[in-house]
Amino acid sequence: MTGKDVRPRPTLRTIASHLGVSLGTVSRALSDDPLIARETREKVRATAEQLGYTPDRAARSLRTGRTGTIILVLNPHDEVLGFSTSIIRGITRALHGTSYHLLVLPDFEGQRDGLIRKIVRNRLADGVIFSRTEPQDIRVRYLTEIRFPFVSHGRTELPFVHPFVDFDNHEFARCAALSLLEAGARRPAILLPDPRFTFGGHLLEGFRVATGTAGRVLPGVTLDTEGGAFAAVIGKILRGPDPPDGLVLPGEISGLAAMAAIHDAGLRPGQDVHLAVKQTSGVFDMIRPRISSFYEDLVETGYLMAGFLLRRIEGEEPEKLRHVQSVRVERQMAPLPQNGGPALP
Amino acid sequence: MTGKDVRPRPTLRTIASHLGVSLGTVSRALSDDPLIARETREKVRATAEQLGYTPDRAARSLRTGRTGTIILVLNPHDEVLGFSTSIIRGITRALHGTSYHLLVLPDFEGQRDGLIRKIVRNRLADGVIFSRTEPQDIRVRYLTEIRFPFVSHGRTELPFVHPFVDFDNHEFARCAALSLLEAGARRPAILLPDPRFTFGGHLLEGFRVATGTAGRVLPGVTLDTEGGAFAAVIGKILRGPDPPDGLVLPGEISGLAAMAAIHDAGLRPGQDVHLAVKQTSGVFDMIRPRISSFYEDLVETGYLMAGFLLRRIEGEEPEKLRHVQSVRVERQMAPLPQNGGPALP
DNA sequence: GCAATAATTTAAAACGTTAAAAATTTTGCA
DNA sequence: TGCAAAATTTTTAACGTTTTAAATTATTGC
Repeated sequence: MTGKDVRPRPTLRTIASHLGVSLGTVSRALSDDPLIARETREKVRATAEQLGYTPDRAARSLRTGRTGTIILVLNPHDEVLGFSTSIIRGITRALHGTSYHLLVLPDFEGQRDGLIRKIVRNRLADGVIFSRTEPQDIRVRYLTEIRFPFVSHGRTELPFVHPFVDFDNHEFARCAALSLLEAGARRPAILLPDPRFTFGGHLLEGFRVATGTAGRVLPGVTLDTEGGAFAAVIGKILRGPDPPDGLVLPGEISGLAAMAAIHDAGLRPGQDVHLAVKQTSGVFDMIRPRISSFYEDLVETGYLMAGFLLRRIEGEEPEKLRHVQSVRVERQMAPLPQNGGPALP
Repeated sequence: MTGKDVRPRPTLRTIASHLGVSLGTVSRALSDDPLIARETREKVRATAEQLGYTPDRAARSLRTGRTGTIILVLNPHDEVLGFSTSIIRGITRALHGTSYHLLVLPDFEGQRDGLIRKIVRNRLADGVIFSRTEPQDIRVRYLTEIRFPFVSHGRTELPFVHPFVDFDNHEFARCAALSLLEAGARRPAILLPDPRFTFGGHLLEGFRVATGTAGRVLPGVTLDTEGGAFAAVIGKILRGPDPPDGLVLPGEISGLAAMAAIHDAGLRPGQDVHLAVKQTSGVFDMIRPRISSFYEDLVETGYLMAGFLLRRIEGEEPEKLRHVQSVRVERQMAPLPQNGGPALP
């Protein structure tokens, strides 16, 4: 299974013997060490190029203890509609041109820090990216303590600074609620994630700011509720007493499911029940009737997170590796910022 | 950045000196080599466990030449709605319990075999999975020739057998077209991918079988046409002469975009223009009005492909590593088959 | 022209693993 | 008891890289 018997791939030794210099010289030359004469460096580089040399990752990794890999922890519940796809696209875009690779590791056990500890213990990567951050996130605490590079998607309430990228869910919920009120809604409600996640709090705050005491939380469902079940609950609520006449839905699945439920209850989405959703893919631009939607740019999220992580791996302090992404109303995505993105003021 | 100064992670040497045996013995014992006395094997295993030993991937990789990694080539144009997410989920599920990891590599250049050659040359993985297969796929040809393990998503027309998993697009197109005809469509049309992909041919054949000469192909658009642009073209076609009264749409984006275009043209989707779509995520269960939809189970796809790839890496011949997935009408996904799935008859 | 110093290169060790070959201990049997 | 064979263990080399210490060559000052 190893392939045809073509001549073996070139190593440092190949280059060395080609040029009649020592192996160490070649190694240094390729890393552009000024200890090596400029002329030699150029000759080595040329021969390496010509021979098609590429360093062996395993050997380098064994020697240096660094893997050249970053890990994205994949959550079993991450929203179906391309959550990870967009993030992955952003990450790979940020990694492009570097020598880093992206490893995708699903968290089957769902133990909060089991997988993280394994990554650290087995030195599976030089850094890790994860989501579904909690106010007292145990992973953040652990990784900070042992000083292992990471970037979390979402903030914590921990008493120290750590790298993160987060979406401005407070602002989203506020804007979304306002759009409902403007459209005439009197009894708006919001769908929240499982209360253990930090961003649920942000959503609720923003919603409350806009709606005051009129705002309510949809009972019996969370952002993770599967589409069909969610629609069923919404249907029941709509037929029940004092139904909401406006919904803030921070996810695509729930947005679609709600529209279906409203329709199936004999009501008109956007008229009898006003809707404001968060989308990451642009589906709602194609959904009729049109409802108000706000973008979270997950490609940018991935891009920023990977950029931050690389800088953290380089030793940069966490202070500058924080960013809150703002809400977008237009699909038009901002051009990806250079160099890991802007810092938090 | 390497972490707290905790005691260094255990290696084979640690275990060896703990037990007062040699390093080689430990290595063999851990691989359950019958050359080592059973008693010793057990003792070694116990101490390894107790010490929390895990083999160093870099060292093992350097020594054996195998990486313990498989690569999924990510295509820049893969459909937005969770194409890769589902496949990745399936792959990781198949990898669970093995010592293989999944590396995700985007094909930025889009050169047909550039990335593949790089993977092979740099020994980046033990096997590779890719999609968008063409009848004379150059990657399939190359990888087969040098005997590098791979599984393609989609078939070729090459004169040799190779591992693949494919969806039965012929059957999908046939069923979809029939459902349009049953609903009363007289001038059905189908959306096809870029003609260079094998599955476009399968779709067209199936469509033709059902529709005979009545069947037409939507001009000026492909499956890769971006949602907005696609909707615009459909709108124009619907307002033009002799518009189709039924559409077979082999993708979610195009399905949604078509519904929007039909709606915006003042027509009723599912009545004035009948629709039959292929979905992979279940969105269309939540879209109103309901249209007929058929499932392609991409989680299963990923699961099967990874299973096949592992078996191929183990040296199994390609004959048994082929599978055509059948169309599902219900969301209900089949329980994932064991051991890389059924073989082709 | 020669020591002292600077510039450049080389030799050697190490990272943790596997596997082939060699060495040792145990067992079976005359 | 002795000795060949079997069973078990150890020694050693190698994978390709980086980096420290040592060695060599070139340059300078006097």
